[in-house]
Amino acid sequence: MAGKILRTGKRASGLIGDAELLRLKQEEIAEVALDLFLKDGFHGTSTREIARRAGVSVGGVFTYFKSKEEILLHIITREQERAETQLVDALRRQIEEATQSGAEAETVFVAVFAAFMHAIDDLRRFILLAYQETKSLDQAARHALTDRERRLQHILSQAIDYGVAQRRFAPGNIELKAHSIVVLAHAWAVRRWAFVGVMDSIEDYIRFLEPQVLAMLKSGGATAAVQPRSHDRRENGRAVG
Amino acid sequence: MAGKILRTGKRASGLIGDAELLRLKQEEIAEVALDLFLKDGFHGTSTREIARRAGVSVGGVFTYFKSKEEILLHIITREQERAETQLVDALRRQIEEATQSGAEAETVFVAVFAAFMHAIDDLRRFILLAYQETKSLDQAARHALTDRERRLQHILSQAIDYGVAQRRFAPGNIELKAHSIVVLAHAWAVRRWAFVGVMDSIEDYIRFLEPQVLAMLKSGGATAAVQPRSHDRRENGRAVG
Amino acid sequence: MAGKILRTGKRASGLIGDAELLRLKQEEIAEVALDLFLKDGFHGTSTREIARRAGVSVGGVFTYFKSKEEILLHIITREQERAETQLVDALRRQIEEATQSGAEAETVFVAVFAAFMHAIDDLRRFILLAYQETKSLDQAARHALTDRERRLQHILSQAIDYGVAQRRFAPGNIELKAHSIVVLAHAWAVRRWAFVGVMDSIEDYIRFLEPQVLAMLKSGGATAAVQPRSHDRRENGRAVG
Amino acid sequence: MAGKILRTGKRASGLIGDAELLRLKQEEIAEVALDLFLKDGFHGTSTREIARRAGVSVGGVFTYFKSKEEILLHIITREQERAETQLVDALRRQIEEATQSGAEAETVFVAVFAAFMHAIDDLRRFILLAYQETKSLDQAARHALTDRERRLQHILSQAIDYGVAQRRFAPGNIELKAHSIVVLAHAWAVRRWAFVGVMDSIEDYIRFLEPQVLAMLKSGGATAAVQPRSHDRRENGRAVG
DNA sequence: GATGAATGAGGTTTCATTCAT
DNA sequence: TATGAATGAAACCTCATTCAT
Repeated sequence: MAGKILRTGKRASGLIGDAELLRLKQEEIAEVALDLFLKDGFHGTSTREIARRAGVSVGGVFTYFKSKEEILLHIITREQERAETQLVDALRRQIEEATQSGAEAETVFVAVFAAFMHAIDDLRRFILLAYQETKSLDQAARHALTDRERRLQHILSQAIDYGVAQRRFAPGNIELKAHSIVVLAHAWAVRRWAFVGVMDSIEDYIRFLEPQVLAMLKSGGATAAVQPRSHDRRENGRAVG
Repeated sequence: MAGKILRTGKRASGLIGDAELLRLKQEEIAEVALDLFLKDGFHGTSTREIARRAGVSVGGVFTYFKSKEEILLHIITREQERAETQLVDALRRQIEEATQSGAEAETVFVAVFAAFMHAIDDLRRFILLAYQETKSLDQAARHALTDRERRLQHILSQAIDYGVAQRRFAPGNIELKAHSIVVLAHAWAVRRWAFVGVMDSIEDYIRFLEPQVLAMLKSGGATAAVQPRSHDRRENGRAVG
Repeated sequence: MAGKILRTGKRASGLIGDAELLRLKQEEIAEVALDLFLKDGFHGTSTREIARRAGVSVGGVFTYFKSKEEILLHIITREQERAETQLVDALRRQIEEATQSGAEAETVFVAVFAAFMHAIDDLRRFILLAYQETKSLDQAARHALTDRERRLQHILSQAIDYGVAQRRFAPGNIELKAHSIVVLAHAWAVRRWAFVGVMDSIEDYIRFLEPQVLAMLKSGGATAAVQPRSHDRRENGRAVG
Repeated sequence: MAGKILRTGKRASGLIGDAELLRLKQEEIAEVALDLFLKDGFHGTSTREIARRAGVSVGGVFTYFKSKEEILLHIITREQERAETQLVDALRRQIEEATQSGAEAETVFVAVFAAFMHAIDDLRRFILLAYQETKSLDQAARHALTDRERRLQHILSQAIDYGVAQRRFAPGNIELKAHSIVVLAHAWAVRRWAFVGVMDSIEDYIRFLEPQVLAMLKSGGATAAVQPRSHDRRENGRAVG
């Protein structure tokens, strides 16, 4: 992991050591902070407690982070970054394969969707934290967060675009549809209590959601926002029935 | 004095005898507290600030609420209570009319769905607050909150049931489907930034969501969890295409 | 009780009523306040609680007492007043009877002592309160309290004086000896836990204390403070033996 | 650092590692707190005032004590502990010497008594505080306090026992007699005003009290509690006279 | 760099007292 | 006179952050 920033090759070993140490300690602190933030909330967690659990001194925490808020920011953004990277890679692979093999849109989307859902599952805790503690970030950080989310969502919409291009999905409102999918996926992280005893793993949830999401994408509702309402509804009714 | 006779049960504060006054002042204080909680977060809002904006003294806040947390609880629960009542009434009316007139399932559901969405729109701020400040409530309050949510969701699932009984909606996983609808609706409250410049009013969002939700409900995905996946998918594909 | 101040006979009934009411309400409030002060301490008792238990409004408490502290003052001084009156009367009777009948000093003292002890027993709660909450009174009130105590003590010393005059008690340090007796008596009120399971009633304690106090009074220790110590002691031994 | 190795058990504050520093600062703070508690009472003393006088910040007080109440507890218990240790040692020395030299009971008791009185004099302020602020402690602390007092008292009663064994003191009710002595000694701490201008030093008070206490111990009153009253009294009279 | 004692602003809450009704 | 809602000063305590060692 540390290797990624060292791509430029050789550096003074002193610096390398420092940078590595920095990253390492940051991760250690962020790790216990995440646990505590989720358990007790950002404001319910003291820096002393973080320091104690991370095995560093109180001062140590502030050696590696400028402030308590920065720990939160680090947790939320670093992980969204990771998610973004993962998904961008997965999508790129899917699209490339699909284009080369002329795969069906559904197949492509289903694969992207699954990748997305698994990413959500991996990042559950970070997503939950983001929902709960947005208010604890300053406005700049909040904006960075939504921008990032939009980019993530856009990746999904690219998969939908491919289906629309192949005329397998209804056109229109693609970003919004992607948004709906994001929202349904986030529910897995944010509303744990709703799944307890019903869906045991993300696989279950994927299996449940997949056909419904496909139905949504195929439905002509896409044009609803631009056509006259009354007409619209009837047409939709027919189209689906 | 009136309070002594009425004995409305749980009194938020032992200090106020006049039930009417209690309710009035509580609403006044809760109103400004809601604004502040949404703007700055529960922990970012001081009781002094609440008092100042509500035009009462610091002590005044604690005359009408036992603690700061109770203000939050009041805001979240009172409004969910209101929502529940509204929706239960709306649903009952819809179902009664439908049964008497033999209305189509879609028509019934669409009406219930619209009622639900409008309720969500009305309660936007409370829902957002509930998402953000759950951590600030104690466990008992948290449980009360999820129970209430489940009851709200169940109302939607009754409307779906009606459609299933009429063989217009796919059977199976009804509570989970209702949950999906709840989640999509909540997005309207929780993810405002995602709609800015795209959907101006709840009507727009309803128009966008309605056909998609109907498609979801009609899709055989219901049985996904128990039937072989591949078969499932194909059937959906045909039905829509 | 109220009758005592009305000895002068007829008054305007309006005034009588007011004065009576004042006294009555004051006693009611003071009564519950005493209980609460003893149970929870002066600072641990709120005026609201006093009002609630006394069955009056918060404002009512301040109609009958200028401040919370005045309630404490009232409790402590009124009852010391009562004690003083009782004892002065008892003592006067004893001394009068003794002088007339030429009664023995021991008999007189024993009677006065018993009267004193019973007064202490009656006023137990007030004495305990005085010990615990002296700090809650202002300096003027504190001085009034000690003055009063001194007068009470002086009553005892008069009984001792009688014995000294009859050459049955050792002379010297009479006020201090009276003080010792007061202190031993107060223990009955202040150190309840020391008597639990050992002395059930004030009678037991009187029976225990009486011979010891008599021994003290007869012992020549009185002159200890002014005469050489070693010599002193031996002489005392002889004097008593 | 030293703290980590020593692990002296109960630490008043989880915040300080250095046991030496902890003890030092605690004493500094407790010292000024004692003055203030005696002058203004526990409730009349603010933590800010304690901090100001101790030359630390408000937070500093709470770095070394968990709460204001803990300061009080520290003052009262630490000093009683010290008193207990002192007395136990003194008594042991007295008894040993006495046994070896076959000393007279009076000599032994007088020495123990003097040691006890001097201890009381040293601890004056703590004893006064204990009398006044018992109510400010929780029940557990209150119990610990009375237990400790009982142990202290028991030390006196051992000295009395020695005299009874030598048939120089009257048997019976020994704990109660010790209690009386404790009470008379406490008066020196608790009722300062009664001694002003009369007894200048504890020596004076000891000289005054000693012969009287000896008279008490020699008087047959010991059996008062179990023998018929009338008989009792006469016998006492004879025994002493 | 690491430590952890020190800081002090600021948080929530209480409560004796007042005063309009 | 009685009421009890309103007041606001002041209480205790926490905790992110700093900085001398």
